[in-house]
Amino acid sequence: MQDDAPKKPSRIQQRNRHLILDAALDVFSAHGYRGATLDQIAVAAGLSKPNILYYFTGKEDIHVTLLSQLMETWLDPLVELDATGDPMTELLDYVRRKLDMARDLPRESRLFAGEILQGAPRMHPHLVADLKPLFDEKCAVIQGWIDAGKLAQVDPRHLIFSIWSTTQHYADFDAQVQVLSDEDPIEGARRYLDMLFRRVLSV
Amino acid sequence: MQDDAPKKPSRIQQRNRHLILDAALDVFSAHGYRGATLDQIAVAAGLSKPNILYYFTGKEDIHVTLLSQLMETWLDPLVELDATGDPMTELLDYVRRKLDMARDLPRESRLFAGEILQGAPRMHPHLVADLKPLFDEKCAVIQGWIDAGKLAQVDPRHLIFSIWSTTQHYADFDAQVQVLSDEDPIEGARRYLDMLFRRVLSV
DNA sequence: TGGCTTTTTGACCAATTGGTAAAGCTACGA
DNA sequence: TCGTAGCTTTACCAATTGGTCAAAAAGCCA
Repeated sequence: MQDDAPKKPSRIQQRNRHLILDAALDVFSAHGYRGATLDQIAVAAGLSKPNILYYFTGKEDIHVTLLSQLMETWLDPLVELDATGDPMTELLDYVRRKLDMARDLPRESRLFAGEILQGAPRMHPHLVADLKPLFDEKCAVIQGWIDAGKLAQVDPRHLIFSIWSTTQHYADFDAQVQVLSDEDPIEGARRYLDMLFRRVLSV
Repeated sequence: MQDDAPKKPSRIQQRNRHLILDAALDVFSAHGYRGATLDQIAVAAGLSKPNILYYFTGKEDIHVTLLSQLMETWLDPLVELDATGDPMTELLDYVRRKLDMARDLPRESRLFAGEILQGAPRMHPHLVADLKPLFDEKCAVIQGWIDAGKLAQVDPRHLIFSIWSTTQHYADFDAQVQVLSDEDPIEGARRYLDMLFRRVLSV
């Protein structure tokens, strides 16, 4: 009956799907969904356009796949926020991890930013289903720390917003940061943000 | 000889150019440069496509005009930062003005963000010519305040980056903020950011 | 090697899109 | 009111783009 057995993907399938997704990440993050073309992705992947469409049902399929995969990576640092750890250490480590991601995964950051910027047309369900519960959970953890007198009284939601915005800024607005910075911005950012959130969170 | 006299625009010209730019702001900020079409802009403006092209030489012309106009509005709050004023008051007022802009001019914020996100292909010259000098000047002002012992020791550049990112976040990432917020986010943001930068800047 | 499946390609298509040309309409001063 | 400059529209391109299809090529295994 149910013979829709997944039939594990061949080595070629794995390789080519990966090639395509990596190329698509380049192109989508650089030009946005509408600005990216299948031809660009095909060239970047070193495959022909019809071949791309052999592995994905269409442009949107590639984009959605990319966003789904990204979601996991993206939320990971927040998942690691440990309710049983030392509050200040946990939060400052979270800031550091997010800044590391902005430095190491700028394409992913910009892909995400572009999607949200345009109203999250393809990611909205993911936000509600995955991000919201995690966000609420971690807000409760932070609120617990505050109630226990271990952190200054801040609104956990806006605290997290400010962590996201200040760190992702260095990836998403890189073109601007580059114009305005002399030296390596990330190193300065690490020191500055560490100081900033230490001051904000100290009781 | 030089009869390239500007020949002041007629009432119709003024009205239609304004209609077009307003419609284009809607469309460009919602879909990005490549995602926006002249047809969309024409419909939004209530004019025919060829008529749009009577007032602007092309799609890019509209976009560039929009960005140029935006630049002035965008830098205005920073221009108002007064070196002779009280440092803490001046900076907290700057934060408030930026947050007001995120609330009142979200389309402009997103247009700007989209352009930077894609590497500022059309705005890079403006950034170097207009933003950079102003940025450097105001950084020097802030550094002066710090040297005078009136503010905490912070890197002025990263301070400004953090003001930009935290405030613009509420416009650019509105789709995400909406999913994660119960009440009006801006009011909470005002209180939070006021507290945040007060703590960061206090000696 | 031979035969079957998986992968790849070249040729092609319909829709969209930025843009043009020229005719037609409208407002407004003489 | 009439002519002309300014404005608008209809009809039309050429290029791009997402996507299809059937045939060819390449793997793979007995």
